[in-house]
Amino acid sequence: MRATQFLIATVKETPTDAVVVSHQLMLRAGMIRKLASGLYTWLPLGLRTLRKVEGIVREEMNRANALEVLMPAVQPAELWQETGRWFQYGGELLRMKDRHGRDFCVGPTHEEVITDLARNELSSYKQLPITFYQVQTKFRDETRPRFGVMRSREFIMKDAYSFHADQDCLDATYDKMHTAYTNIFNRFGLDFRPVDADSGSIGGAKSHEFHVLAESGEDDIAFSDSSDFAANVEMAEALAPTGARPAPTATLANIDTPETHSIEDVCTLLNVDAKTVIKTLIVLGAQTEKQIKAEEAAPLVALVLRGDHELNEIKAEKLAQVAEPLAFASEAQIRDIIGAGTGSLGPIGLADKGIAVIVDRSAAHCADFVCGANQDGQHSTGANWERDAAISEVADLRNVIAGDPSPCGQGNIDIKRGIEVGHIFQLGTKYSAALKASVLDQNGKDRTLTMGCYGIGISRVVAAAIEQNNDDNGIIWPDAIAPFTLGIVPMGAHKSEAVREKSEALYAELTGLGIDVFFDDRDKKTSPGVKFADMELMGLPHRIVISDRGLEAGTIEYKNRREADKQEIAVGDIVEFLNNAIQA
RNA sequence: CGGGAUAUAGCGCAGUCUGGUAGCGCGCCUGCUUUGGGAGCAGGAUGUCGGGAGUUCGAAUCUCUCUAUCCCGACCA
Repeated sequence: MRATQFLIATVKETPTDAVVVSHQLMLRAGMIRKLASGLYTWLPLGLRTLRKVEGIVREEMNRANALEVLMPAVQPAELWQETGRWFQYGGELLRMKDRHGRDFCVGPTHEEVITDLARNELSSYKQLPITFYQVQTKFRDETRPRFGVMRSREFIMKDAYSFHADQDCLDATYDKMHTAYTNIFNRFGLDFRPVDADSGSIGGAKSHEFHVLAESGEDDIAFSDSSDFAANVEMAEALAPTGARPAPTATLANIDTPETHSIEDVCTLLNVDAKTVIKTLIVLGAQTEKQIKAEEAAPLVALVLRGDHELNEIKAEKLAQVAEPLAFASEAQIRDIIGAGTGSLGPIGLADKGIAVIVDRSAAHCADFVCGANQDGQHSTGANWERDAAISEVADLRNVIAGDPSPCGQGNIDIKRGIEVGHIFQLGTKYSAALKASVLDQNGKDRTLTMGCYGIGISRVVAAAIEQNNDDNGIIWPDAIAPFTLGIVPMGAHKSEAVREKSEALYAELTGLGIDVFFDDRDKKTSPGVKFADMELMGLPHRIVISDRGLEAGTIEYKNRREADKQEIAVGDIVEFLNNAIQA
């Protein structure tokens, strides 16, 4: 591509409404422009990278025997009503009516449509397993779109769906997709991790998220420092401390702690470590059907954690005694039953009031601890389990923190931020059962299809790649997804026939070799400094400079975007040199 | 949806308090010069001051209202 035939839309100043570096650089490099909140136009430069990301995804999906389809972005309400999601999906589902008054939505995902396709087209177990995928525009009406294309309302996603006669078959395809995803993110040249994830309300089935590691990520990922273990923090198990709980040595005493309502206040006032303080959270308990019918208030449940630990709401919600979704008891309810406010709660005596006391594994290991005294303005010191406070159950309730032993049994936990760019999970029969998608098995019997689903946020990958690869001068693309892999800058082309000829010849030759070359043929009014700055901002990974000075010495200058130093390459070797340097 | 802020040229901003008919830098156009790191000189174009209503002789500026956008939080198959 010649610069004079391209849209170079670089800008010097950082637009004020961009706060993360990928958003700033995508705007500054001229990759995207905002049309409205959460809606972006992809300019020629940005689209080139987007297409490269898509291309790699397509190649690997095809290699994994997935079949490409293209489903409509607009979907009829009837399908969503059949699965019940028309009513469950909140404001994120953009709904509309056509001219006949029929309800439609803009697809945020395509389980309904693909399952409808499957129930119509698949009739025999002999057709299974089969996987379909598409690269398509999705719309989710996010309450707060942000960070440019990282969390936009309209975005491009590769979504794939597999269909099986049984769980074993799904497991095999799931593993195949896991491998395909690993290949895809490796080919992108990004630092990523597959992590164990919460499979959500579907329950029981396997789920992995693929995260690109970057400080600006919105998820916390827990890693082992000495094995491959990686899990979303919401999923990572916090192991019980080893050894027996220390025996009590202190006597229980109540002390006045006026105006102390947080763990931090208590630690400051009593000059103790948060590890020796116990915090008590009161949530609503699960109700039996009988209780619901009798319209009885939900029982209260106490969740007890060490002062330096945080409640993991997903873990808590999974406990049988706890209401789902997790709901904290109101101050009034707590005061009514326990007789103290939230700043002074403790586990002592709660069991006698009929409140189940569920204690985190680490908190259960504490002895001689400090806790609220269940009287306003008072805390207890020297408290001990069993002797002073009953435990109903010990459970894993907390988020893991850095330094915890890894649940895999090897090494310790380290926590990093990640950007979720892929998610694979097993759907089971959730949609196929609702939409009655089945095939006949070997015995001629109807068998509901078992499904898997696999997504990659194509547009988000572009932003995530920039988050991970940039410097003060701009973007630094990995070769495989660079909009152009090589830039050519001719020096003084207007007055040097030799520079002009060599630049043109190399541009033609390198392009002919299949390299994506950006030839900056802008005239003398565009100074070399401007050309260098634009190429660096746009992130081209390789650059050569052709000058009279070099040609006279028989060399062409090469610079890698990631390296500080330039190299002089003999004119005769430059093509071979570049062929070796470029990793595409 | 709750809280906070902003809206003036393509971009970044000043002007608003104290009302007098709009300015700076970058970018853009023309000419000359310059040419290895975002050039210099000279000339030029560009605004419903987010929309509407009001106060006033007069509104970017004061009042009311609507809208859009951003930030924090809640939410996120």
